Amino acid sequence: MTESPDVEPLAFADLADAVRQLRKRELRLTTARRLVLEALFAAEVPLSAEELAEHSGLELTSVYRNLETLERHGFARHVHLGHGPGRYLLVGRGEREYLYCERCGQLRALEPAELEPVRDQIRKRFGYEARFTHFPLAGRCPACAQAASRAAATAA
Amino acid sequence: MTESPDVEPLAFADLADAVRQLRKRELRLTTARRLVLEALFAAEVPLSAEELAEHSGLELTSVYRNLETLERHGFARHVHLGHGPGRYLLVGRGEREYLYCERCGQLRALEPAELEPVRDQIRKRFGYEARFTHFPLAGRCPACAQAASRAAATAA
DNA sequence: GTGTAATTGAGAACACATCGCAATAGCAAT
DNA sequence: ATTGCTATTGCGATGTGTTCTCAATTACAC
Repeated sequence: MTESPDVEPLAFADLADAVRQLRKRELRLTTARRLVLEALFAAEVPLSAEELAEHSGLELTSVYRNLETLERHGFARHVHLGHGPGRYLLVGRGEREYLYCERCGQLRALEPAELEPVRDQIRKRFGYEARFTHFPLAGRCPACAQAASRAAATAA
Repeated sequence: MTESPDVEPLAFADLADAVRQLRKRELRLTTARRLVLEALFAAEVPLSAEELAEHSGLELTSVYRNLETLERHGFARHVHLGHGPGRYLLVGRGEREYLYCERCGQLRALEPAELEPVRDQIRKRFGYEARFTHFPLAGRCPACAQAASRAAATAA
């Protein structure tokens, strides 16, 4: 797990395309690597190393090593959703940023452009360049926010 | 480490005040508890359990248990700064939210009110109720953002 | 096919956090 | 002060997530 994902995301449309990019970088297409890539291509949501290992029958160690390599070279990324294991995803078909509900675990993926106004406001007020790729924007999803405010009203 | 800090923060001005609140809740003021509280009162920045244990000579286990109790009762909180251990702080003298630089580790603490405009925009656009207490708003501090954009300009 | 280096499996090790349990020590009541 | 109840402690074991070591294997270039 790379500490700070400073790596330039790589663009690739499908597995064959990703493999071409691998070859350019003297990375081999081993069975293990192909299985990890396939699983990530098939995934709708970010997956933990454990899930990838179970799904593929690979050693957990090997999964971690492949994920690390893929991250280092800009193929993949991980995101932290609350406590619990990091979750991995491919970035080749476009970067995503996340909103995460700390109450129910709901994850909403956004195009970076959708967050530009928020980022802008933060930049202007605090000078920070915000990114919600590695640590998502945490809080309450609409449903949980409503539930919480109803509960507060009842308690009062 | 409580998974989701749903606990109402408690108000207390100093150690004596905190102790009064402890007593109300049938919590004892043991030597260990007092040492943890004192260290947290003295701290300028959120501290890891390890740091608290070293500083106080207490068992790491005992520190974790006290932190857990303090969190459960609304005295303390923890925040996640990148990878690495959770870091604990008292909330009695007012809640804080955080901006965290993933490049240099700089942490900026803000009054929740200062983030209200940002929260507002997020609420209007996405319906999410954002909180930067448990997972800070991550990104680049002004200095690192500038350094990065200069580097990008040079590379181009 | 052969050589070379990247990669793998298998297990140990590591970092952070929690649990079990007998011994200890706060605090209330006397 | 003493006693009794029970929260809390020390200490070791355990759990979860991740990385390391190293000999054996395998992808890929030639």
